[in-house]
Amino acid sequence: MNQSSKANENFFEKVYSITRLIPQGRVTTYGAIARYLGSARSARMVGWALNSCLNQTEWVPAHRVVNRNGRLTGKIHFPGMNTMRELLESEGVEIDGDAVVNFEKVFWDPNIELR
DNA sequence: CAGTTGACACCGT
DNA sequence: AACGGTGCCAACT
Repeated sequence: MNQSSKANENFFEKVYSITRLIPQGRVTTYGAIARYLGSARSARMVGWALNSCLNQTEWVPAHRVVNRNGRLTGKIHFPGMNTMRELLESEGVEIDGDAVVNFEKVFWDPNIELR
């Protein structure tokens, strides 16, 4: 584990940095982050990073990251099933069921915003 | 060390 | 429209 701690720190660090840069009330997608990292199709890695983010001491707004449909696929990983929704609504993001309302409007693309 | 898994995305059928 | 297979790359077992 320590062998690759250096490498994963680098990759994870990027994902965490971007995720933490997401403004309140906005959301982004795994694909967008993956693309910003240089690998458009490695959205899985972003998911993995966020999965490990629960292991991080610092808070990462993982609830602001959704899949390309704007659907809260990762909500199941939160302590409560409504935790992710509550957090987003608390930030001003409207949620319909398990999907973000006006997803395109609240979508925050790092490739554009951080360009 | 090799195989399997994974909070996704995209294409083909 | 729904389903399955493939790509991607790192972590986990």
